[in-house]
This record gives sequence, structure tokens and C-alpha cells, in this order.
Amino acid sequence: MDIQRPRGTRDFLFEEMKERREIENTLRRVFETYGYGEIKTPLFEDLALFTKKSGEEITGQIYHFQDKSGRELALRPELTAPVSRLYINELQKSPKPLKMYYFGSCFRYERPQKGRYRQFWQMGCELIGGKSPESEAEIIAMAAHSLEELGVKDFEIHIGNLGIIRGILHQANAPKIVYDTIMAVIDKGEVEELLKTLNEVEIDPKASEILIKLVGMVGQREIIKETSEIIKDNPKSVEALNELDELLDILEAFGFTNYKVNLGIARGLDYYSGIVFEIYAQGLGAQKQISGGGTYNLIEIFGGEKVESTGFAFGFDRLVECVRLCGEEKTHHKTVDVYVAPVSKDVKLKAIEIAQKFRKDGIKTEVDLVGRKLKKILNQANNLQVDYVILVGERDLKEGKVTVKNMESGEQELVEIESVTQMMIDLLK
RNA sequence: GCCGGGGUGGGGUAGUUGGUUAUCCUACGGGACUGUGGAUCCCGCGACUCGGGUUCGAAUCUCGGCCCCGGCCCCA
Repeated sequence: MDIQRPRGTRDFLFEEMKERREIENTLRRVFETYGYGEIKTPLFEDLALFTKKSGEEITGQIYHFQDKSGRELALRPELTAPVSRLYINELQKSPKPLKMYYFGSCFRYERPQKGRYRQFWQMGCELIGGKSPESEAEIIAMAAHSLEELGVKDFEIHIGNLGIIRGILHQANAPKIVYDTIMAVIDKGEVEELLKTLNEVEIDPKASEILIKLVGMVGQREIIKETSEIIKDNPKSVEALNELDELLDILEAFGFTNYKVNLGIARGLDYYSGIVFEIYAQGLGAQKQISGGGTYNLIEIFGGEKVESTGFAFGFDRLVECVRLCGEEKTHHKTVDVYVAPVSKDVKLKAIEIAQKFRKDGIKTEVDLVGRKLKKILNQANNLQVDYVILVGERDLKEGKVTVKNMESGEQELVEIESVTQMMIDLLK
């Protein structure tokens, strides 16, 4: 029998886990310096939580099942819906703005490819209530700050505001179906296709012309001015653009200037109510988006009081890829500092006692468990890149001593058992 | 769901116009070596992704499944 790992899943070994853990800790540290607190939600939820948010169609891409009493459940495909649910269940009347972050795995039934797995991890933040350009800027700043802390260099933050395009479509009296179609096409970023679609649907040619111009608006801050010319006859769009402009001022105060304004970012779903942003990294193939976020009104959809929230999430696995690409040669980390080597079987108990003393003082210690010969133990210690080996042998023990061997220099020294722990603590400082 | 490229010991590979016992490196276990590591030598362990077909004979040809890689669709 040969049991395989399910498709699209991965096993992580020691070095990789260490790497992932370090990235996780870095993000945690950054999020906490901005005052965000960690939450955790269940791995599975009521299926309806996700269909309500994204439509019935997503069941095709979700792992869902019935439990033994017939409840329709689903492995979570993302975390913003569960976080909104948690807010409604536990935190509705808490003081705003409420800041939280999360880290956990999600599941999607999709074709695996580079940077896309069936079990993947997301780590992100949510700021609920108190919607303001300041809040939105803080969220974007945190995302950028995180990448800086991780040493990721080649990334682009694209920021847009859905209100601008919405204003145009609203003024043109586009019916819902047309609206949805157009937003979906814009989201794809295919100008050709947008042209085609705009010709097919009945829409004011003037609005159509403006839309074409808008989706091509990607660049430095100057394009705000250009855009304001294009949309000057549409108060709602102007308002959204001004909001964006203000947000950029604030973002610069947060110390981040390397963003791009991108008015072509769209989201098909209509609970998005303001800014949207995406972060792209180099070298990840087709899955170059490592983070996305925005301001939305999800909580109302789930039956809570109307509160807007702003959030973002990193595709953690893609982030790990990125850090690996940007990072310098990873050094092979040793797992322990000291190896306690019994010279013969008669002293193995003594060796264990000494190892335990070390461990109680926080020294990472390995002790021979399989009765190997001294030669093999030294070999093993060498492979593990251990700094010191403690040779425990009868000859030394008679004098109440052990031999401390420095594995790099090869030098060794006889040391009183009583003082060896302190000596190791000092040596390893 | 679609297109293309793949799958040989734990890892990396040779072999693929069908033909004995499937190559080499590395890792691992043991030994040469009874209180001293990285070297050397010896021994051992261990593989043709799975199933059907063609054939006297299949790792090799063929069909299908599974899985991996890249891309499309999708991306909450």
C-alpha cells in the first residue's frame, strides 16, 4: 500500500518550517506594533457563510460536506468571511476601531499550479469600524512595512478606488447586469475585451469612453490630476478620487511613497465600498499577486449592523516564495548546541543526567539514544554542526569530571561536573 | 474543466531503435577502528508511479488512471 499526499497539499520539513515560522513571527511582530491582536476561527464553517459572501457558484471551488447530522459545512476558502462572522458573534459592541489579525490555512478545490495549492495559508489584518483614509492608509502601510521587514525588495503596491468607476456607471444608469459584466471585465484587465463588451451593452458612449481611459490609468501620483479632468462632470467619481488623493497624502506621512495608482483594479463583488489595493511581486510566475485588500461592507451582508471594515491578507505561501527569492543564501541552522556523548554503555545514565541539567538551563542538547560507539557519536555531532561535545567517561568521572570538546577547534578540557553547566551557558552566550 | 512537459532506490541520475542479474553519485546502517569527528576502504540497504494492451520478452512501445511541473479558465 502506498498512500500519497492528497493532491495540491504539501509536507513541510524542518528547514522549511523554520523559515515559515520566522516569516510568521516577523509579520506578527509588525502587526502587533500597530496594535492588532490575534484571533483564530474554526477551520470549517457553515457553508452558507461563504455562499452568502460570494454566491452559490463558489461551492464548485470549495471543499464542502455534510456532517453526521446533515449540517452543510465547508472548509474555509478564505478568512475575511469567518472574521466578519466572529465579529458579529462576539464583538459587535466593542469599541472601534477594532484591530485584529489572523493566520491560518484555507482550502480550495482548484487546479494546483505554481503558488496555488489546495491547502494554503493566509495571514492578514482587519480593521473594523472607524472607516477613514487614515485607517485605510494604515492598513496599506502595514502591508508594505511587513514586506520591508522581510527583506522583500521587488514589489509594487497598486492602489485604486472603486468609487471612481462606480460613479461613472451609476451616472450612465447602467443596469445591474451590465454593471456586473463590466466590473468583471475590468477586473481581468483586458482592454480589448472591455472595448468589445462596451460595444455590446447599451451604455452612454461618453461613459464608455471615460471607462476606457480610466482603466488604463496606472502610474505615479500625477495621474490623479489627469483623471480629475476626465471625470470632472461626475460628482461621485470626483469625491472618490479626492478620497484617494487624501489617502495618498496620509500614506506618505506613514513613510511609504513607492506605490502606484491603478484605477483599473476592480472587484466583481459589490460589498467593496472604497479603496482597493493589490501587491505584486516578481518571479512568481502567473501567481504574482501576494496580497490584496480593501474596504468593504461585509458585516452587513451577514446580518450585522452596518460597519465598514478595511483589511488585507497575504498569500502566505507566495510570500514565503518571495522571501526565498530575495533572501541571501540560507544557512544550514544547527538544531542543538551541545551533544552529550557517553563513552561507553556503563555511563549512559550519567550522560542523560548531564543532558537534562543542560536542558533545564535552556541549552539545546542532544544525547545519544541508540548506544552508538563514540566514533559514531562524534560523527553525528559533526553532522549536526554541534558546537560542543561533552564526553562522559569512567576515567574522568572517577575524578568527578567530564571532557568538554570544542568541535570547531578540536580542543578539549577536563571540567568538574558541578561547573560544566555554567561553563556551557557562558560559552554559548 | 482545458493545453503542454514529466514520473527509475530517501535525494540526484544512467539506461528508453524492446532482449540476461537496471548504472553511477549521494544519503542511510554496519565494519576496518574497545576513550575521540570530518578522510579512506569494505560490506549492507534500497527503485523502474499504478493498471490494462501489444509481444516469446516491456523501465523502454501503446491506452487509461494517479501524482508533479508550467500555462489557460477561475481567483472570494
